[in-house]
Amino acid sequence: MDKQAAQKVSESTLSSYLANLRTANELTLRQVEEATDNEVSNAYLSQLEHGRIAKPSPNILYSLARVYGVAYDVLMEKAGYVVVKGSRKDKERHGRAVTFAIDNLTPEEEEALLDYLAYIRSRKGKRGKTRRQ
Amino acid sequence: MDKQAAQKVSESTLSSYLANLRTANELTLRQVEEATDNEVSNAYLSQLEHGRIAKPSPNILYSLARVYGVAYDVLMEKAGYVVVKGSRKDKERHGRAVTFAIDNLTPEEEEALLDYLAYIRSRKGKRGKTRRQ
DNA sequence: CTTTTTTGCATAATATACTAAGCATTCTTA
DNA sequence: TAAGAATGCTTAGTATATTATGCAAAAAAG
Repeated sequence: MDKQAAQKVSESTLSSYLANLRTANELTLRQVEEATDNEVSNAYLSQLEHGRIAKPSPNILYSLARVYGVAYDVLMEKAGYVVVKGSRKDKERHGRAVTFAIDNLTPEEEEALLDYLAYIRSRKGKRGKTRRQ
Repeated sequence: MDKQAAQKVSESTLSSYLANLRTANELTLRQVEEATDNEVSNAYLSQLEHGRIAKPSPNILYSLARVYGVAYDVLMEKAGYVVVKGSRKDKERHGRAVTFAIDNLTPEEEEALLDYLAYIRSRKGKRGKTRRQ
């Protein structure tokens, strides 16, 4: 059945996966277009399902992932994009640029940076950057 | 000046962020091109740093993130892509102790420091010391 | 059966990412 | 000082994503 087809997710292409998702949910191209708030037109979705688009924008994939209720990462991966995983290896690398630059610091630069960092942190509390979603 | 460095760097654009990362590490456009294994040409990187490319491919961002040692999702977010929000608020630290307490940097702090470091070094004028790896 | 609507899909048109080629200026170095 | 390389940058050209328009077949309604 469709379920069976949708089960072999890891081996399917993006196009067949998207096509299976839509038919499994018994949605028309225009229903999906509507559900994505017109972010994915029916014409474009048709091209996606026929493999005529190699690398759709991540934001497109995100809209479809929401509509179909699947993981954004999975679509990203199928589209050929590198995906952030829970891998510690990647996260360990965070901050490497800073330490890298710091390795080449002169004493004056080091002092200036430390001062500036202290200055920044002393100002914390008034920043209320809102995160969308 | 101080004001320039202390401006709202947390809202810096992708372009300025990339430019700061490269200059802070004292890399040339062509060195980055090489480091990315020619996945990001020097000409393209120049356009990126000048804000002439709105949404570079995630894979491009991934290459740059690896070279600069910053988080992939931060670049993705700055490029306007939806990002899977993991637990990336209070930062993980890079195990080894650095010369001074620069652990636990938030992405905003990291940006601010890089920005400030770039400013410091731009004032210092050019010294023959070119960094190699 | 005829008309109307829906559905999937194709294609032309446009926007934008990305590449190829090269130029002007600034270092190197002899 | 002069030749040569390196650096940042620009721009024309190409590839590809995305939109706009519409059409043929199927289905639904009358």
